[in-house]
Amino acid sequence: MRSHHATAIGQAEIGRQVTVAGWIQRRRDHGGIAFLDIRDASGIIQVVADPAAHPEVGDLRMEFCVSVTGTVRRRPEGTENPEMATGTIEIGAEEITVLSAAEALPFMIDDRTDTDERARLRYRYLDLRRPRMAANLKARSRATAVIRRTLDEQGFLEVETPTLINSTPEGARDMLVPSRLRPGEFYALPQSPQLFKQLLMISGVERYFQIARCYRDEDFRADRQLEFTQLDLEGSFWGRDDVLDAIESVLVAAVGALRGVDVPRPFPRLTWTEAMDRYGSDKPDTRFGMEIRDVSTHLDGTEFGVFKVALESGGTVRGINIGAQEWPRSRADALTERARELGAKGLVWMVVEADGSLRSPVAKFLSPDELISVKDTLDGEPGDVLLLAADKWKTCVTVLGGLRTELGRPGGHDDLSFLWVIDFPLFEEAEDGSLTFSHHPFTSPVSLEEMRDDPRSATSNAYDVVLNGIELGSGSVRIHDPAVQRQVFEILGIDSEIAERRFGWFLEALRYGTPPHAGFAFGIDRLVMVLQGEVSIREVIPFPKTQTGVDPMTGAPTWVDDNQLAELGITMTTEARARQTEPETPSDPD
RNA sequence: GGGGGCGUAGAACAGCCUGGAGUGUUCGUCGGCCUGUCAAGCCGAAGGUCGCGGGUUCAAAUCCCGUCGCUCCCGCCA
Repeated sequence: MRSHHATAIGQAEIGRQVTVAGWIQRRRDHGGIAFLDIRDASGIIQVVADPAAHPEVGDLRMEFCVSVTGTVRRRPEGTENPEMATGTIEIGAEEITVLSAAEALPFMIDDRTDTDERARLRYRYLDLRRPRMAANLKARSRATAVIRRTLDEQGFLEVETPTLINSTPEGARDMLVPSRLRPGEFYALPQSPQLFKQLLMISGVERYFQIARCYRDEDFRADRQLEFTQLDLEGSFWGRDDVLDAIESVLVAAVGALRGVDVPRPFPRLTWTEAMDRYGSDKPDTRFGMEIRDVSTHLDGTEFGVFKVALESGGTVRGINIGAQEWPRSRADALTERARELGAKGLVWMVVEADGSLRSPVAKFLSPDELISVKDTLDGEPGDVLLLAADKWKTCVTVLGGLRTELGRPGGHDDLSFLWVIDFPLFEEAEDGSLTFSHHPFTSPVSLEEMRDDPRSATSNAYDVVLNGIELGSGSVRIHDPAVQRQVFEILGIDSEIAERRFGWFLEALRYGTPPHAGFAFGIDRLVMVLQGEVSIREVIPFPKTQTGVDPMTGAPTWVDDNQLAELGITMTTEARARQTEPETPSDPD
C-alpha cells in the first residue's frame, strides 16, 4: 500500500515511482495545476496533480486520508521550499486514492491557532494530528524508552505492582473502586507504588524501577491530573547519593534524547534551609538571581513599628531587589495585595533614587544609617525597587519567594536548571500544632536521637529534584527497622492499634531481614512538559481530563445502571440522585 | 471550599469600559475563476439563542444578579 514515508523520500528517489499515504494537510488548486501537501507520521511531502487528468482532486479537502502513487521529481528551479525537509522534491501524481473522506473540521489542524481546550479534547484525535502534539507524543515515547534503556544497563529490574490496592487515608484522597465480590468493600488506586516497592526490596530485588500510573483524587492544576505517570525507583544497600546518582543518570539521558544537550553532573545541591532562606521556596528556580537577603542585622534598635514588632517577637526582616522598573502606585498596591495573599501582613517597598537616597512611604520612620544598610545589603542601584517583609522567618521568605518567582521567572525554556533540595524537615507542624510527615511516614530520620529529642526540628533523609522551579519528584532513604517505623507512627500520633490495622502487614514484612534501602519517583508528565516547553501536563498527556475531571470526548465520568450499583452494595444519596435527574446543561452543544 | 480571567458564525479574534439595527477581520465551508503554489490568489454566497436564566432601561453582546462551562491560582496535592 505504501512504499515510503513522506520524509524518507529524497534526492535518491528522483525518477522512481513511490506510493505515499497520509492526510491532506493543504490543497492549493490553481485550476490548471493543483498541489497537495500529504502529511504522515514522518512529515509532509508535496504532490502535484493535473486536474485535467485527475478531476477528483477538486473533491479533496483537508484531512482526507489518501494514498498517492507517482514519480518523484526535482522541483522546478525557483520553486523549492527551504522550510520543508522535502522542499527540493515533489511527487507527480499518477493515481490518487481516497482511503477515507473527512467531514469539515471543527478546528484547523495547525499550530498557529489556539483553539478552546474543550473543543480540542472533544476531538482529541484531531488535536493529536497537530505537529506540536504529535511531537509531544514522540518526545514522551523517546523519554520513556531512554529511561528504560538507561536503567536496564544499570541492572534494574522493571516490576509491575498492582493498581487495585488497599486504601490508606493518609496523604492525598484515594480514588476508590468498589468490590463486587465483597459488596461494601473498596479497593484504592495507588497514589504511588511506595509500599510495594519497599516489599520488593525485602523480596531481594535490590534494584527496581517501574513507569507507574498513579492516582490522586485532588483538585486539578496545570501540572496535576487525577492520574499521572511517574518513574518509580528503589535500591537496596543504598544511601542517598546512590539514589541521586541513578536519578541523575536517567534525567540526563532523557534531556539528551529530547534536547540533544549534555546536562553537567552532579546537579547542584541545596539544603532545604538554604533553599528557603535564599529563594523562599523548596523548589527554587535558579535560572535568575533576585535572592532574598537578611536585612535585619542593622535594624536592631529600629524605631519603625512594623520592623520592631517583628524583630522583638523572634521574627526577621528580609528583602529582595527586583531591579529597575516602572513603579506607579497601582503596581505597588498590586504587589502588596499579592504579598497579603501569600501570607504577609504587608509589604514595604523602597525605590533607589538617582542620588542614592531611598524613596518609600516608610523612609521617614527609619534612620539614615538603617536605610543605607538596607540598600547596601540588597545591592540597591539607582532605579532599583526593593521589597521588604517583616514577620516570622518562614512567612518572610515564603512571601518574598512567591513574589520573586512571579517577577523574575524567565519566559523561555531553553535553559535547564536542575538541582537537588536535600535535608528536608522530617515533620511539619499542622494547623492544630500536631506533627505530620513532610514527605511520607516511611522516611528515615537523619538522626534517631534528634528525632526523639526535638522532632520539630529533626531532619529527614528526604530529597527533591527540581527543574526550572518545578518539583519533578522526591525520594528518601526509607526506614528499614520496624522499631523506628513504630516510633515515627507514635510521633505522628498514629496509635499502635491503628498502625497495626493499616500497616500491620507492612510492619510484619519489615521484621524479616529488610535491607537498608532508598528510592525516588519523578513525574514523567512534568519532565516531558518542561523539556517540550509546555506549561501544562495536558499537552503531553494524550487524553487528559478537564479541571472538573471530565473527558469531553467520552463523557466520563458517567452514571451507571442501578443494577450495577446494587451489585456493589452502593446506594446513591438523594443529592446525587437529584443531580442525575437534572436536565442536561443547556450550554452543552452535544 | 475561595479568588481571578474567559465564553460573540464551524475555528481564532475585535466590538463591552462610555447601552442605540448582529457590525467587522482572518481561516474554514459552499459556488465560480485561475498552470508553480507551499497559511496560494481573485470574485461571490451561506452561516449568529452574542453560553444559559433573570433584572435595570424606551432600548442590553455591552450595565446588574444568578447559573453553567473552560481556564489560572489559593486551600488541597504524604
